[in-house]
Amino acid sequence: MLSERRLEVLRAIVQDYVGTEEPVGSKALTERHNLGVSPATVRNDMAVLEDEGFIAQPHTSAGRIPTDKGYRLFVDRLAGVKPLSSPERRAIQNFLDGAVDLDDVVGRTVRLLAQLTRQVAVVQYPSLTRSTVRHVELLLLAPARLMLVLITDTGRVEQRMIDCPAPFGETSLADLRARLNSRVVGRRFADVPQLVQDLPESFEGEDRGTVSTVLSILLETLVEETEERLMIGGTSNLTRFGHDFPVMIRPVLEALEEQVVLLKLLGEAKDSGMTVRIGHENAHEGLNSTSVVAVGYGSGDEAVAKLGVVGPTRMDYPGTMGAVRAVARYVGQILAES
Amino acid sequence: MLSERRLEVLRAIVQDYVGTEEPVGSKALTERHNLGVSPATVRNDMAVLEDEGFIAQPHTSAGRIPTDKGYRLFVDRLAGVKPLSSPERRAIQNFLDGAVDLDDVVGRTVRLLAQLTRQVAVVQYPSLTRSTVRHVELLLLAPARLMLVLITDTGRVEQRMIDCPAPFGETSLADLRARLNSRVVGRRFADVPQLVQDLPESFEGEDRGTVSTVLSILLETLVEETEERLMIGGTSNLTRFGHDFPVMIRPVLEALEEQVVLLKLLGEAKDSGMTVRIGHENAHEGLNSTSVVAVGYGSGDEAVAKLGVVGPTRMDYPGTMGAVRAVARYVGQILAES
DNA sequence: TCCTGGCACTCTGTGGGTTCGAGTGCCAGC
DNA sequence: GCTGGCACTCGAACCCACAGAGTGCCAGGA
Repeated sequence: MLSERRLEVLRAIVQDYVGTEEPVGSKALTERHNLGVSPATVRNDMAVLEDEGFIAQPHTSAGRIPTDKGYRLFVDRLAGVKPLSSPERRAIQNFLDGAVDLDDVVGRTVRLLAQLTRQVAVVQYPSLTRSTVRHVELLLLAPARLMLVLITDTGRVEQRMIDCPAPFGETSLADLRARLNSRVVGRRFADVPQLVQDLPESFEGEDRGTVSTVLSILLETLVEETEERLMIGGTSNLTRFGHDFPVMIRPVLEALEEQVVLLKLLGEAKDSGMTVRIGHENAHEGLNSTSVVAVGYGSGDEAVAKLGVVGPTRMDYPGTMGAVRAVARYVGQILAES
Repeated sequence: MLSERRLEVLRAIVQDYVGTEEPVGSKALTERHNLGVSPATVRNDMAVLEDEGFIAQPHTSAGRIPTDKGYRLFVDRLAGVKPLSSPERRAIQNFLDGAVDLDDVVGRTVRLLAQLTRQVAVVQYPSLTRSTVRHVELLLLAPARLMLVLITDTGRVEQRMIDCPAPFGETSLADLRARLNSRVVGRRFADVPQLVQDLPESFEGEDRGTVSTVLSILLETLVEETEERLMIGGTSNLTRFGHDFPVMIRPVLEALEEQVVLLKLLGEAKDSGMTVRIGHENAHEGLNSTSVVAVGYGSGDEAVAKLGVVGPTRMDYPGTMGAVRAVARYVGQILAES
């Protein structure tokens, strides 16, 4: 077990290293933090912390830097979540309030988060399957060509083209539209499949095939992984990565471009509460020197999607966590209002 | 006027520099290209080219590199557009054909273009004002709350929330929806304002105010600059920028994050034909060491939007132009089909 | 048992000096 | 107008010495 003071030393190391980006030595530590002990004592503590794997030396006779394990301990036991100042809160609210539609909300959120944390921001669109149906629209574009439009309570809109096996009349269409909506409006998208299962049966002849086609397309859009969308921003903050950033930045940019990787990344985050993944805790190799701070957000209690930031493991965790949590909260509010 | 051989020397310099990323000297030039003259002669030609401002020396006693003016000449007079190989063409088509909706088309296009050119790709969504109306939908979400959904012939869908001044009945709504659609479907969005101008007059009492509100929101969504959307990708290709890339990359990333900057960038491109802006020809300072290759695309003859790539001035212009043109052509086809 | 001051040691980063080589400009000759 | 030759320039690479920061360890003291 680590003594209280050793934890204090670790905290000091993390704080200094995050601030200066340079390995921190025993002397500098005692000067900047009043630990009440001499550099020699701190050196001994550091030796122990290094043995335990919380800190490391880039090379002999250099200062120490925290390891992933050290940051882990810092986040779990030493750091709180730093709440935002009230001007910051007001700024967030004002900025988000100006959004005209969901794309705008997500876009503004990304920019906001990137700016607040000075890191790369990732915001997932509200998941379809976790939202409820506000409306399903069907439009006849040509005799055998339909457009399906899904609208969720969070303002998300998805559309799909449908080629029908046979021409479909305006009356049948109105009929289908009405039945479909009466069954699903206000229900959760996740429940839609079973709610519409038997719909084709109530149609006659060729129409039945068309209805089946429509429903199968509808169900396709709800398939996990396909239905997820996200937006990222603030990639220029990667240039703040550090001195050795040319090496680091490429794999990170590459990872960020792969929607799949990002979705998995956010998917690994807990549904409720904040998730912090540090360095090698991230499965993706390119992100081994980054940390991910993610949290779910939603209009109600339940999370409809996640958002977060990606930055160097050497980041200001309390501040980042504070910003992420605050933004998630406000986005939730905005969604609830719309 | 520059002699034929001097142009040939310039072409050789551009080609070699693009390939090697290193200043090219007179000896290396004569070795790799059979110009039929000695290094000394080439040196004289180079001196002339330098006097004219087409090439420059990073420092005395180094090789030459092309200036922006040199690239300009190269693009205008020395380089053709390199057509893609037919396997490449087939790959493009296959890849784009799999798209399920417009977002998907744009997303795939960005990825494709980034991959083909190994540069940053920028694709604008089809402009609303240059598209025609496929359908306008109005949904009653609450007694005094509407959702407006616009659908274009290119598959773009925009939605807006509308808070009505007074409750609006389902019958009035159906009426408005029908009248609105009968007037605008099949017409160009740009013409919509005058087509709906007098609509409020045909409604009575409180409904008239609501209809006005709806129309004003509708017109708002058509305002230039607001209605433009775009997607970018391939930013990790920036890491291929060169040795001094840490300095170059930040302003570029920053510029790429500003939608406004990008829209202006694409806006400056000619509507038809390919536009190449080299280095300082770009108004935005951060892009002074990049070139932009852009072209309009559309389902018919007319461009509904633009797409292009951003890369170092030292890029393979013929290849890039070939890829950009080919992709634009295929995207146009895809849009025409949908 | 734990802390402290002292000391020898080990690295890295930096600055100066040298060399090497690619590349140039210029000139005389063909 | 082209060419070979020649002197010159300047950056990159290398080496080396040195200062400085930091460490580990030890013996002495609370």
